Amino acid sequence: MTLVLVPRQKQYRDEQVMLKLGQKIRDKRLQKGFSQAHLANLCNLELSQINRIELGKINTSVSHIFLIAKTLGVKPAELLEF
Amino acid sequence: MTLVLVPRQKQYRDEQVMLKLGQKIRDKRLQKGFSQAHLANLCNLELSQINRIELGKINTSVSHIFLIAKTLGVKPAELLEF
DNA sequence: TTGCTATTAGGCAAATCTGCCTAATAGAAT
DNA sequence: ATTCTATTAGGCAGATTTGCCTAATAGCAA
Repeated sequence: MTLVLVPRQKQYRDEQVMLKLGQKIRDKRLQKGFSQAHLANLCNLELSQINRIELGKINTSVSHIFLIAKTLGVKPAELLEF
Repeated sequence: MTLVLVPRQKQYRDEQVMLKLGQKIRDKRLQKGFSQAHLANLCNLELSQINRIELGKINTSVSHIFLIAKTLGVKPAELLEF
């Protein structure tokens, strides 16, 4: 009999999705001619957060997707089309 | 001169969005005739997690949205249409 | 060069989510 | 009532995100 310590499963992150979403947001932002800082101000989010999302470093939430979509004047669903 | 401790801003959560997303996922799941447990198995997610998402209690992530959409056989963007 | 703006990087604490588990509740059918 | 399945609830620790901040880097214009 041996006792084995089984590590917990990590949270699921799809880096492909994170990267693609970030690129999509960046595209829409640039179409509007906004800087990251400007978008952050309009959303009342931190610049660093916008940057992390665009770079695909974080697995952001539905609420943030809706907030950003609204600010960019696009449908939230559109940000997931890739 | 007084020193004031300013509480940090809470994370942004749009409960309307969370609830609507949950309802949408539930609708699609029921259309497939799946139980929450079955969907959870297919996604390799916890049943409790599926339940919390459907009830709109949590502000879930893009990766999870894509995972669930794939399992339900719908486009991720479709889950954000409401 | 200098100056200015934009982007990227990263640290830190607190908030939140997720995985994992058990249990309670609801509802239907027998 | 009992049994069975489905849903809901909730606790807990660890992982991740977020808010807040400062700084470094890139790029461009004058």
